[in-house]
Amino acid sequence: MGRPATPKLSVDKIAAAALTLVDAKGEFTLGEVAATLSVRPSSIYNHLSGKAEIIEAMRALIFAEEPMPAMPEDWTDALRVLLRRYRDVFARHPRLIPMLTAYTVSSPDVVHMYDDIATVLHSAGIATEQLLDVITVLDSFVIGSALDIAAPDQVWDPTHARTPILVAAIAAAGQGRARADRAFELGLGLILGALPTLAPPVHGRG
Amino acid sequence: MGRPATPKLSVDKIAAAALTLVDAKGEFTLGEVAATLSVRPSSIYNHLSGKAEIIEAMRALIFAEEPMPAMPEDWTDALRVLLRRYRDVFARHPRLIPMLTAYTVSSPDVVHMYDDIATVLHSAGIATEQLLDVITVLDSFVIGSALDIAAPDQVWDPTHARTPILVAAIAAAGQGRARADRAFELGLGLILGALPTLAPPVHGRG
DNA sequence: ATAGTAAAACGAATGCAATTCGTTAAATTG
DNA sequence: CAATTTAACGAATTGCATTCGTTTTACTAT
Repeated sequence: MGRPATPKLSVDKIAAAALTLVDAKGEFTLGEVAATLSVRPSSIYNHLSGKAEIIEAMRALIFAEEPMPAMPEDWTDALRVLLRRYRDVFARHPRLIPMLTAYTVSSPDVVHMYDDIATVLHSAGIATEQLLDVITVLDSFVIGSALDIAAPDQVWDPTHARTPILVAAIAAAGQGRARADRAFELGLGLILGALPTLAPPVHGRG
Repeated sequence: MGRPATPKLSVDKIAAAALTLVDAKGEFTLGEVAATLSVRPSSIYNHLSGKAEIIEAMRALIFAEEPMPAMPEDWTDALRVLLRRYRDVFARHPRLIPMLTAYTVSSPDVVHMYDDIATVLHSAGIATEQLLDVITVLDSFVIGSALDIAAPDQVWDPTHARTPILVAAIAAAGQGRARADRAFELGLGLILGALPTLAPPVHGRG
């Protein structure tokens, strides 16, 4: 008993154990996390203040896991890369997404992503007064698209559809992840394609 | 005791009581709902199978509460009206939004909204193969924007920002609901403005 | 009417899960 | 080497959703 030579727990270990459970079952309890790490539930409280902080630790973990890609020159391409990575972070752990949106806390990782997006938008000439609104639009679309991954099948159940148009559309669209990916890329293209209308024209062109 | 002359409970009464609690406190327990209705918690189970179904009943309730506006002729204007109403449904109960995204169940009301959107998109000439993808894009943006309403203040805390660009942008943007509304309208305009590129050109124009 | 069934309340009991607290022993620090 | 901090344990607590049996009453069909 007593303090062990090397700590059995750490914030990262706790988050990783919880994440494994969430990926497998869609939920987790402190008891399960503790059992995974061969520890008693109360020991967790020596490292974190409760379940909510475990979820925040998972948020930080999945962002740290995802590598940052190289930035293209063109600013819309750069945004495309940033936003794809943003969504990929969630997409690797679909069952975690609803938990992250339940507690709406901002982790530093998310703010850092906003930093990058802000830099790109500013260099493209987007006005400061509009910058945060544009970031919000992009963020909202990414978060919503992430939730779409988490709930692919029941939502698109044609049972309750009233119009044959929607039934046909559901039949034509695929299922699961491929469908969600396709929709995300479509929306990404639409939004990024429209963004230049907010930026002042580049010199030398009308 | 025993069965009362007129039932003290109904699905709607339960949902309304829970919604009042959520609006006020951001959460609810069966005990609180029961107390509100002068009933014991176990009585609720004669009408609903548990807490998850109460949340689904709340989803149905807030959709029923929101009136359906008149549809403009122009199809992008019609979409604008539909999507604004969709978001307004959530916006009236910000603290409920995270609960609705935690359980990703499709209520008939949501599917009916998809029906309306599908009809508009189809009449605009959007191909059947792309119809559901477009609906998903719109849906994702609305859901994400709704979540943005639910978490207005902490997320936009400039403390963790690294670039002065983002700090300035946060300062320039307002706070709270007005900021969220403005961002939503911006995104709505961007997406709806880009949608005609997916539709075949109208006869008589290039 | 009346018998039978279903509905809708209650109250007690269960069980799970998060959290708190006191204890212990070892590691770290001065 | 003493004092403090760390990090484990285990027991206790609390709150909550959910289940089940009971009771009384309303509905339904003969």
